[in-house]
Amino acid sequence: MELSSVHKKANIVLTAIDLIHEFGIHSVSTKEIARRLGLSESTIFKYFSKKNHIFLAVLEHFSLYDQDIFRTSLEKAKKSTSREAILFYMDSYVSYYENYPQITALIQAYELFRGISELETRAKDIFLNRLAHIQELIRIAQEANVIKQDISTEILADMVHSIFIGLCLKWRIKNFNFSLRKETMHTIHLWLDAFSYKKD
Amino acid sequence: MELSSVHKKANIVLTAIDLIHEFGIHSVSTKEIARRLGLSESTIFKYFSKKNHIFLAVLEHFSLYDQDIFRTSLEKAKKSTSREAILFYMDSYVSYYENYPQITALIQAYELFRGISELETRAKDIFLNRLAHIQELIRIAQEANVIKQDISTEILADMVHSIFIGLCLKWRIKNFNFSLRKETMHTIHLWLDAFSYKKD
Amino acid sequence: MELSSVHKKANIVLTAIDLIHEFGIHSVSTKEIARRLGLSESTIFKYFSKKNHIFLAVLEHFSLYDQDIFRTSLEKAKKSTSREAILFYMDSYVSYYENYPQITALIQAYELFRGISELETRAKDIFLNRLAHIQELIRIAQEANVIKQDISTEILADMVHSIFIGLCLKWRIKNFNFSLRKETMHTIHLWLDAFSYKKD
Amino acid sequence: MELSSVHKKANIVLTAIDLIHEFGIHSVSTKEIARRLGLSESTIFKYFSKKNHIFLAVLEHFSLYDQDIFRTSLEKAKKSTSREAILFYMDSYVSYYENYPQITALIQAYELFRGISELETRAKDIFLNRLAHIQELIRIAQEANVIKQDISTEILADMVHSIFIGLCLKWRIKNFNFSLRKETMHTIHLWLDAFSYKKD
DNA sequence: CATGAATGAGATTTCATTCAT
DNA sequence: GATGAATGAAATCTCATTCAT
Repeated sequence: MELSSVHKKANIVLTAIDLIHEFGIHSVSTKEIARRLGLSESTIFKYFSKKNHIFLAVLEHFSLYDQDIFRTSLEKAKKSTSREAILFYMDSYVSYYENYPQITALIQAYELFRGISELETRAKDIFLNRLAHIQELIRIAQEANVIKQDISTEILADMVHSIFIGLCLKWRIKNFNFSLRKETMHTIHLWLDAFSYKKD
Repeated sequence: MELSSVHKKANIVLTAIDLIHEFGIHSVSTKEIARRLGLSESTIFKYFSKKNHIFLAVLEHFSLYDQDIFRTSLEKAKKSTSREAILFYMDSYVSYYENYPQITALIQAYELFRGISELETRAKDIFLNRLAHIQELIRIAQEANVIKQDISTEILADMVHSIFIGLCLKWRIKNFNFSLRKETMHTIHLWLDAFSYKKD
Repeated sequence: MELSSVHKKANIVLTAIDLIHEFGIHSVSTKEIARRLGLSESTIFKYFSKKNHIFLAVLEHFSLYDQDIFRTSLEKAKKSTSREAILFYMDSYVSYYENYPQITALIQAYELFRGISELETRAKDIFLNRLAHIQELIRIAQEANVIKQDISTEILADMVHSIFIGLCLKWRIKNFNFSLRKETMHTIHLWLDAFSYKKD
Repeated sequence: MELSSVHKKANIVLTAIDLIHEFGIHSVSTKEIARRLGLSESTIFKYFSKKNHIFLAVLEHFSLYDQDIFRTSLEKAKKSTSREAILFYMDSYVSYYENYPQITALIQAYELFRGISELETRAKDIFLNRLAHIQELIRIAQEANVIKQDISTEILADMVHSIFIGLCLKWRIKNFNFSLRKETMHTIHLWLDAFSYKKD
């Protein structure tokens, strides 16, 4: 059945992510995935004919909500304020990640998959897309006179994106022993304050 | 002779780094290292009895100047200003990296080596040490009334460290097609301006 | 299928024994076992995930009938005479070995596997168990006034067990050019006569 | 210098024996021997051009006193009694072994070296020689009316030789936790009593 | 007299993948 | 819709041995 097949594929993908998260990229073998799912190795290959297809699906899963989050943020930027839009964008990710810490293992996808061209390319696209999204939201905020206009949009985007990535890494390295969401949102608020026009 | 042996070990380490950089962590095999150096595989094992020892040496190499840079920065913080100290700290890394882009592959060391406990631990230590160094420099700057005191030192350190990491990643993903040094120093200047007390 | 898998494992074990027998312990490589069975090396590892597991199975095979032979001997000791029991015990082994000379290579298992702790331990257990079995049979014979009671049971057991081992070694070294069974049984008869009470 | 060279060779041989004894035949590598002696691997090869030459020397060392012991036993058989000769023969070995337990690892030489033709042959020769020596001593004792004449000399020799081997193995397996000498001599006495003519 | 440097061959083991059922 | 059986290729690592110095 279509549905169950999709379901099985999803399980394989989730297991792969768990493995990357728990034991690192080198620990992900078809054998180990099969073992975890109580399946045979050959069954895995019914769903994904190449191991790299699993990783491609992992990257799709990693970026599943990217478009949605961006679109909704854009709408927010129109309906409410562009500052809220940026905050909403960040919050979407960190709320999601807080409930699914394993997925943060993929923040480093580009380096993990380096040298495997299809995967490297896809990881790169995701990275650059997200950066572009943030840049666009900041551009709007600058246009709306919310964020300072005398600083290059690109650099501001780099800062925000870096903070996001950097805190995810720290969260992982520190074994998830603080609230990614609170820390990130607090930091972004401070950053926004520093780079916004004073409202006095 | 001592020297030549050290030299050979260094070559192996440099080759391993080049391989991680060029083709990703999974491409680093003792065979490939040997091939590149025109040696036999068994010779590699005369210098490093376990493959992971090569990676451990890679991590040492990656963090080789960490203490020096930090110490010199501290001195700067005393002799000249604490702002200069921070700038010097960042500049040391990005100048070095600009001339040795391959080494930036290791910014992600923690995730690359996840699950290989000795390596994971070492990578973690390097990450946290650097973060602590930055935090110390910022603390001094706050004490000296240079950086705003009403913001948590930790968060400011996270920002700076994240910017450093984030730009390295972007540099790699964009194929080194901009000057890491200029971009980073520019960004750090802007950041410092935003989080310093206005001098008017 | 269960059966065929068990069968395959058995074949691997038998091949390993043949190799120890023919060319010595150092000649047993997974490659050679595979070659003999017309399999690939990786297939061997589907059945035994570590090479030492093959050797463990070899030891199991070597001691497969130990309990049965001992139990049956004990019954004999009760039903018929305790002298018959001892003779039956020895005859069981030498009859079996006469038809399967290769297995005698394992009489030396302890020394062959020395230093490989799981194997060394198992080999030791088999040795001591057999010795204990013989001792028990002799004890019964002494109790039944068949074997002289003024000699330590342990020493008598050592003698019988040693004769068994010693003749196996001689048989191997002399290239199986005499009947292990006849020679051993003859010797044991003489030994029993010498250490039994004279019936006159 | 000749002397020192002989001395070094001896050390290599002794180290090889210690290794067989402690960690088993598979643990004997030129590397490990060199390590133990604080030499380089290449130096080992100055003294023994092939590794198997070391093992050959080991076998020579193992059988070093065989001729002497046999010759002296023969003389004893002439001067004193043939019973004393047999006891002297056994005692020579077990006294030596008691002070040098490591050497007993080679009792199994034939199986350890099986498949390495020069070594296998040499081990076999030693085994058969010793057996022949014992047989000769027993033959003399039978001729002298000390040991029963109605039993095949060969079988009696097998018994004695087996007891010797069997107790060495037991001694090893039981971790040298009894006196090989006392146990063996006691057993041989009992055996002699059983197979000698009653002196009444 | 000893050693450092190097290596080819081979051992064990893992892995992704195929195929017949 | 799933699995058991099998495998070639490659990875890490060990070993005996050579050679120049």
